[in-house]
Amino acid sequence: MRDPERWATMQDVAREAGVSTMTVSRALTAPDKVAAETRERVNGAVARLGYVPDQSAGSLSSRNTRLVTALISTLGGSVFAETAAGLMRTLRDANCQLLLGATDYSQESEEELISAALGRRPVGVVLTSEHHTPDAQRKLRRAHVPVVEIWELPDDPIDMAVGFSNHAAGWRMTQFLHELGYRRIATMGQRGPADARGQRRQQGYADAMRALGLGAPRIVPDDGGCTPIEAGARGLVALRERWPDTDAVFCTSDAGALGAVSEARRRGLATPGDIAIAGFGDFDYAGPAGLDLTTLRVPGFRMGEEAGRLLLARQAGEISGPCMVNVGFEPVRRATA
Amino acid sequence: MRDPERWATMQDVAREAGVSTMTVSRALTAPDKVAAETRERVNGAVARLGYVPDQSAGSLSSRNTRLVTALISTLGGSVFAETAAGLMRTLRDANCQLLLGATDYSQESEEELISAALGRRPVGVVLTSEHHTPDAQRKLRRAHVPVVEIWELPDDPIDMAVGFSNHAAGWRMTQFLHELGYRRIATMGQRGPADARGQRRQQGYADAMRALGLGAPRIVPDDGGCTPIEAGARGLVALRERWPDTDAVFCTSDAGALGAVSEARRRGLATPGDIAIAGFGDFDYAGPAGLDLTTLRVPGFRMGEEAGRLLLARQAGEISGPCMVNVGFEPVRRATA
DNA sequence: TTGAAAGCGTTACCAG
DNA sequence: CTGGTAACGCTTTCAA
Repeated sequence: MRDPERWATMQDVAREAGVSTMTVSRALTAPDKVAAETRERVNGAVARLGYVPDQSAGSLSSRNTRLVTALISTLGGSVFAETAAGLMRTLRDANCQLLLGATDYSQESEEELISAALGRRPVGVVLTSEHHTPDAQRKLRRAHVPVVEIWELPDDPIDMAVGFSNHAAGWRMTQFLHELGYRRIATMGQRGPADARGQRRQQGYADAMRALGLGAPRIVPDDGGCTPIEAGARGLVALRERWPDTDAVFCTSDAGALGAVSEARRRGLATPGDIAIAGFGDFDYAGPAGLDLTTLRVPGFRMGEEAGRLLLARQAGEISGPCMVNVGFEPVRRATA
Repeated sequence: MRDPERWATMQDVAREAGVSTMTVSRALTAPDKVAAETRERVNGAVARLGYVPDQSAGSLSSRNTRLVTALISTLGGSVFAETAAGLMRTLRDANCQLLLGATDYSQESEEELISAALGRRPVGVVLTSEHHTPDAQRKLRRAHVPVVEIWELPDDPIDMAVGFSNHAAGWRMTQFLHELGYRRIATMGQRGPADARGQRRQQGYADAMRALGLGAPRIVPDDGGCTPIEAGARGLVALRERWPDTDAVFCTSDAGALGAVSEARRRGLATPGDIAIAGFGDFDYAGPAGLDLTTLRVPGFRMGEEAGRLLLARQAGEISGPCMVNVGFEPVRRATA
């Protein structure tokens, strides 16, 4: 009898089943390449010993880790939760596991995490941040690891991408509000490193305003240094002071819209009526049973699924060149605009 | 020159630096055990070759994977996002990485994921679900892997636990509402597998009602089959029909409270006034700039940090026996009650 | 302070 | 269908 503190090895199973380790290995990874009777013996031994194959050894030998790394900015704010869930879904079906890291919007953190991640020799890397240090890019390219950037379609992608155009999204929402009859439209939302994409959406807004002949863009400045929800609440106040006649505001995130809607209520303003409010993302709390927020829906779960699919396809050699998937977006009209 | 498609190995670095692999290994993991000049040569070679040590090989040899597995029910609903963030924080400082798996509230899934996880020989496992199949428990115990269960203090923990008493939480909120002057208090929230802990909070509520002499508990039944937010919205309607004189309701999650508050607004009910609403969790949208929800705050981030700390401490041999950490909770009075 | 040899537990490859 | 042998890339252990 072996030391029960130690894990059973394939060697142990082989002995117990009276076969070689190769037969055990095959019985587990390619059962049909083994005689039925042998397979049974092996399975019995596996069960009796509580054997669980060591993936470190397997990976080392087969050069396949079945590991995917996802580096996200933050898990908070509901933004990437869906995406991570979609990714896990796809990976699980392929017997892969997910290594997760949070960069907290810091490029330095990202670079460190990338190094750490590459040490695991992952099958692929999923990146949500959009700006990477030159070193980070070099490391990734040098590693010849499939990379998928998500939540944006970069001009100069590292490898593959699954997302949508944030500029087009801002444009679309502005157009949508215009179609609903609003004319004095403003925008607000967090800026800075925490939401460079929000800025791109605001740029889309600004360009749409000009294209639609709606006058100068009304971009509420962001004080910074607070949560997106607070930014939304304060933004509404600032907006009413600066451009009191505004009839609709596009918040670059649902979190910001939540802050704005809440602040409007506190001030007794009707939404719409006194001011219409639209968000971005269609996070769970934005639904009809909750905030009932007019917003631009983005398929978070699908982006995760799709990113996983691309990674696996590339590993299987089914994709070779660069590859971009545009998942689009869709305005959803609800009660606030 | 080597095939540039292949990763540089420690062997390559050793050759390049004119030393043995052992010296490279030491230069990287224990720099002070190597002469300064040698170290420089090694670092130079590492940089030139873009060498990244292979952790599969390292783990296999050193029997330390620096991997921690967390199995959560779902990433959605903001519930575990903070906890996962806290866990990552602690692990990162210890040079560990996080493997994440979602069980989707299925015990079978959990069992599969546990097996998959054990194959990586993680340093520890963090579990958020509270019920495990007997097989799952057996596997974990047999693996002699440190386990931390979080978000509850189980009667019969597998190993360690970091959490709070959900029963006490329900009791506390009921008492808190009583202190605020409410007398006809009800509760509502999702039930079933998706929130067995919510049921425990409701039990705490019911026991507190009796203890405080507030009459029979008013537990709004849950239709099931919908999101927690919808459940909250529908629950409010059901509540007003069944017990119209109710003056306060304790929702077993902030998501439910969001649905209830939203539904109340739609119906023109004042909160409080017509009905006070309290939630549970203090998720981001519950803050003063957002819903401004009266709720019971639970330290999600800290639970993650603490769980990581326990795992690392046990691995370092600093903890031996069972170990429970009660992180408590705290009522937060805001605008809705 | 450095190095040689012997694994760690698995799978690839080739024979039988 | 089964088995032997040689890696995989690193760290442990022991000597020098």
